Parts: sequence; C-alpha cells; structure tokens
Amino acid sequence: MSTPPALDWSVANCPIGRAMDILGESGTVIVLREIFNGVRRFDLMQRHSGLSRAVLSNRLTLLVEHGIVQRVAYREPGDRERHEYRLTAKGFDLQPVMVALADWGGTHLSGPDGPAVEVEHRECGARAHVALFCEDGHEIDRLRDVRTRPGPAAVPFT
Amino acid sequence: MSTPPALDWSVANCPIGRAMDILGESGTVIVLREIFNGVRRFDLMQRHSGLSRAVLSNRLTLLVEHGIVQRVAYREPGDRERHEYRLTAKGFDLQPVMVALADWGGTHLSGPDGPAVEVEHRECGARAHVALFCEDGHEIDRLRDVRTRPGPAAVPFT
DNA sequence: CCCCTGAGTCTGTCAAACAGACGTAGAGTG
DNA sequence: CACTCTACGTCTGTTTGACAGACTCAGGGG
Repeated sequence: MSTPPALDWSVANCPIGRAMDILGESGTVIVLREIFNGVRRFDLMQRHSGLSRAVLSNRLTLLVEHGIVQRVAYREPGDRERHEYRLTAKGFDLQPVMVALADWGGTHLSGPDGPAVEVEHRECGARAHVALFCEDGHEIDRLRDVRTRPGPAAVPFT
Repeated sequence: MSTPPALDWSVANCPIGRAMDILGESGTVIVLREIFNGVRRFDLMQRHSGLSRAVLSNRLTLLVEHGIVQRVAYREPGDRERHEYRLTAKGFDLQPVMVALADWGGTHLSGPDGPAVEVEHRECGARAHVALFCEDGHEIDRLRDVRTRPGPAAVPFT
C-alpha cells in the first residue's frame, strides 16, 4: 500500500477536528440531545441527563460561547425571571449529526428489543434517517462512492 | 411551558448516549477520520493526527473491542509482519455521522476561505452532503419536521 | 421569618491526557 | 556478529478534568 492521499494535507483546520473540539468534550452531545428533545431548563436537564451540575453548567456556557445555544430569559406567572437554553440556527444545523448518531446507535448498539427512541417524520409518522447525496442529486449508497478531497483552505502536511 | 414529552422516558438506553459512550472518548472520532481517509497504520496515524501514542493505542483497542475496526495482519516484501486497522461494516455505517460532522464543521467552523476538506461523490465529483428523509421517501428540510418518539425498548423515567 | 425551588458555584478525590523516554521484534548494513 | 533502523507500542510523572455532594443566592409562599 502506498501513502494515502489524506497524508498530503494538514489536519490543523480539518472541519471534523474543529467540530470535535466542541462536540468531543464529554457531555456536550448529551446536552444537545436534551435540548433537541425540548428539555431546556437547567434542573430538568440535570436530572434527566444525569450529568453533574458542574459539567452541565460548563457545557452550556461552552455551547453559548460557540453560538450553538442561546440563553433566553422567561418568566412564569408568580415566579421570578429565569433562563432557558435554546438552539440557534447553527445549533439546529447539528440535527443531521444527531439523527445520524441516533440511527447508528439504534442499529448497532441496541439490545434485542430494538432502540429506546426513534426519530419520526412529524407529518407522516414514518421513521427518519440520514442519507448521503451529492449536489448533482445522485443518492449515494455509501460503500466506496465517496471520498475526501482538499478544499479551498487546505494546508499541506509536512 | 409544560413538561417536555422527552422527560417521560429514561435516557438509560438512549442510542445517542450509547453511541457517545464510544465516540465521546476524546480522540475516537479523530482516529475514525484517519481510517476513513485511508490512513490505517499506527505510526502514520499518530503523526498525522497528532494524538499521543498512548491515546491512539487505547482508542484503537476500544474500537476493535466494539467491532468498529478490525486489526488485519499484512506483510510487505522484505519486512516482518505488521498490522493495520480497517473499518468493519459497523464502522462503515458511521459514514453518515462523519459526513454530517464534516458538513457542519465546514459550514459553521471554517475560516473565510472555506473548509480545508470536502467530501465528494467519487463518480461525478460533486460535493456530498447529508440529508434527512423518512421511510416513505419524503425529504425533510428539517426545521421542526422531525421529532423523537419512544421506541420498542423505551423505559419510563422516574 | 423561615423554608422552598431553580440555578448555579466550590471542594476534595480520583481518573485520564499529555509529552517524552523507554522497550522490542525483526530486517538490513558493515 | 554488533549496530542501527523502523513500526508499534508501553511506562512515568505532571496537570487537567470529572464526579459527588455541600454550599450559595435570589426571589416567592406560608
């Protein structure tokens, strides 16, 4: 086997690397799961996810700093002002990642009974999946039909 | 806001949680990126990814234990036997996750020059993306068209 | 006035990451 | 044969991060 072409470019500004700098912190994706599922308040999130208060607080701050989540004030009648956490547009764009994870986890990591949750298309109730397709509209049934190439900001690897 | 429906079921066997138990370990996804890009040998992976040898070794072992990657013996002429790491079918099924991550990172985390790498359809050279669609074939342009529901193995949350 | 709730912060302990040195198996070199 | 080189790890000592659980603080209710 000759040297793989991927070795020609640097990994310094790799989009997957950058994404994982945020999402790879333990707990970040769990927090996002809760928010995607409509759990937006600190205490509920903490109790439901099982994360420690310190980590939850940290991860929420991190997500807000990266503009993935925003802190929104609200006030319920007869209560003081509080805050909840909502996805921004940038955060919402993570949905394919979350669905892809749920899909893979459901397929390969569930017990014999199947997955504990599924993602459904709200209109028709059918299960939702992630698929690859290219800008020319071809659907890609993966295997080896796809490859990574250097983009405009690629930097050579020494 | 009333209690979100997600609170009704437990998170104990959530597919995203289970997936992140593996992929959330720092470095796992970076290792997978290297392997998806055709870098399959320890030293090359280590130099290209920048992970420490200890962590790389650990993560490869973990991925092998979970059946995502397999350790395959090979021998180059005039050299002793060595091993390389390849994706199993289960590992290959992570491709949508990787492409979704690359897609999001490229869109939201790149500098002004654009992403450092792109994913292309091998046949036509157009860029590949991830899309959501349901089993009835409707394409889902996300926003709020999708929701999570309890699956066959759902467990109530107390 | 004291307690309750939601939303955090602080503390002390224990596990994991990092850089960098070391080990090792086999092949090639003089 | 002694030495070195490469590929592939393991070991060590330091520092960062996670965790459980206690503490804080701001208002509202009894």
